[in-house]
Amino acid sequence: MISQSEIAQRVVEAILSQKLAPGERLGEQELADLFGVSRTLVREALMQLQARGFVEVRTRKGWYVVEPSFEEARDAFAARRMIETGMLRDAGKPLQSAIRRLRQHVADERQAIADGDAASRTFLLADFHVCLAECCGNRLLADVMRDLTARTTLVALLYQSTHDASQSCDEHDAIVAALEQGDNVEAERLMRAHIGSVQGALGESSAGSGDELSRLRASLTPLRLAKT
Amino acid sequence: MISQSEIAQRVVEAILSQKLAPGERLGEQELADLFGVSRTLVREALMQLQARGFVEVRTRKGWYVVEPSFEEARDAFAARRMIETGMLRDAGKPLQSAIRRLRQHVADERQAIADGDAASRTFLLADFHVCLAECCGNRLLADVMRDLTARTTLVALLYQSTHDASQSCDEHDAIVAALEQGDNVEAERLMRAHIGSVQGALGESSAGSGDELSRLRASLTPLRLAKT
DNA sequence: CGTACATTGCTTGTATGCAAGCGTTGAGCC
DNA sequence: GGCTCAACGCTTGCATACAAGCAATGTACG
Repeated sequence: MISQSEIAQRVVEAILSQKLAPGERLGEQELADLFGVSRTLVREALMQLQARGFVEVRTRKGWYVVEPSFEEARDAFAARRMIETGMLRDAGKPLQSAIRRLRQHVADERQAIADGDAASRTFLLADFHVCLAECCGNRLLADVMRDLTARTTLVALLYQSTHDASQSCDEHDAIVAALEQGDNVEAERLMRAHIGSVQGALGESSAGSGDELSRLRASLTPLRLAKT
Repeated sequence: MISQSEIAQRVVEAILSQKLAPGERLGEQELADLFGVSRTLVREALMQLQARGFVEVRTRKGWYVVEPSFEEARDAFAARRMIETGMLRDAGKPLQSAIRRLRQHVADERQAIADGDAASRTFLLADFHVCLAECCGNRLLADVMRDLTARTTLVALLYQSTHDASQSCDEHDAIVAALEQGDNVEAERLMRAHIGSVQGALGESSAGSGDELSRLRASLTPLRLAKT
C-alpha cells in the first residue's frame, strides 16, 4: 500500500528533478489510477502540497504545478538570499563531519553532471542548500529550505535558466572550502554571489509545454537516490 | 458555507492567540459538527495544517496540536534568528509607508496589552514579525514567518514563558526606531537580542491541560482583528 | 478480590457515490 | 460555409458509507 505522504513525496521529487514542469496538470483520477489508490488519498496529498506552495487548484478544472509569477520568482530568490546568508552567519563551528558530508555531496553533484544525469543533477544542486541547513542541525530550517529550493527550481525551468551546472558546483565547492577554513564571512559572501548568479541566468519566456499523458508515469517513478 | 481554507485559518488564528494549547485534541467529527460540514473538509484542512507543521495525526487516535520537543523549540528560535537577522540586513531602504505601518502595529500591541486582551496581545506580538517580512515586500517570506512565529508561540505556551509582553513591545519599538533611522545593523542587533530575550524566558515544564469540550467552540470563534 | 478476556463503542482510514460546473463537440439553422 | 446553441462528458467538490483498529469497560473465572 502507498500512503498519502509517499504520493506527496513522489510529486515533490519529480518537481525537484524537473520531471514535472510548472503548469503541468495533475488530474486526481489520473494520479489515483497511477498509484492504485482512490481519489481521496490523492486529494489529501495534493492538499498538503498546496499548503507548501507546490501545486494549486483551479476550481472544477484541475490541479496544476505552480507557475511562479516573475514577482514570486524574485521573492523566492530574495528569501533564499536572506535565509541562507543569515544561516551561514549564525552557524558557528562547522563540524568536521558536516564538512565531510558536504564534500561528498559536491562530489555527487560532479558525478551526476559528468554522467549527464539531468534529473539527479538538478535535484542535487538544489539539495546542496537543504543539506547545508541540515548540517546546521536545524531540521525546521532544512524543511523550509526544501520548499524554497523547489520553488526556485521551478522558476529556473519556467524562465529557462541558462545557468551552467558545473559553475554552480564550483561555487558550492568554494562555499564548503570557506566553511572548512572557518571563514563564515567569506562563505556568506560566496553564497550571496552564488544565488545572485543563479538568479541572473534567468530568461523571461514562459514555455507552456503540452506533452502527452504517459509522461506522468515516467515523471513519478521514485528516484533511486538515497534520501538521507 | 465555509471552505476548508477558512477552517484551517481559524485553527491557525486560535493557535496564534493561544486559544488552542499544544497537545490539544482536535476530533474530526467534533470539528465537522462545529463548522457544520462533513469530516472530509475538516480532514483536508487538517492535512494542510499538518504540512505546515501545526498539527499532527496519531493513527487511529486523532489529531493534536503539535507539542514541539525541546530540540524543536530551540530550532524554531534559531531559525527565526537566522531568518530575521538576514532579512533586516538584506532589506535596503525602509519605506516611509512601511515605517508608518509598523508604528501603528506597535501601537496596536500597546493597546491590546493595556486592555488586558490576552488573545490579541499574543497574536499581535507574533504578527509584528510577519508584518516586518511583509514590509520587505516579500509575501513568501511572510508566509514562512507566519508558520515560524506560530511555532514559537506554541513553544512559549508549552514551556510556560515568563516573558513580559510590554518588554517585547518596547523591543519592537526600538527595532522600528532603528529602521526609521536607516540603521539596519542596529536593527539587526536589536532583533537578535529580542529573539534571544524571548527564548531565554522559557521554563521547562510541559503542562498537559485536560479541559472540557466546549472550550473548542470558544477557541475557534474568529478573531475580530483586521487581518490585513 | 484480582486478573484475564471478550465485547462494545468511538476513533480515524479509505473508498465510493452523487452533485455541480466548465469545456467541447456536434447538430441545426441562417 | 459559418455561426449559435444545446447536450454530453469529464473534471473537481463534498458528503456518506464502510472497514479497521485501539481503548475501555464489564464479565467470568481462578
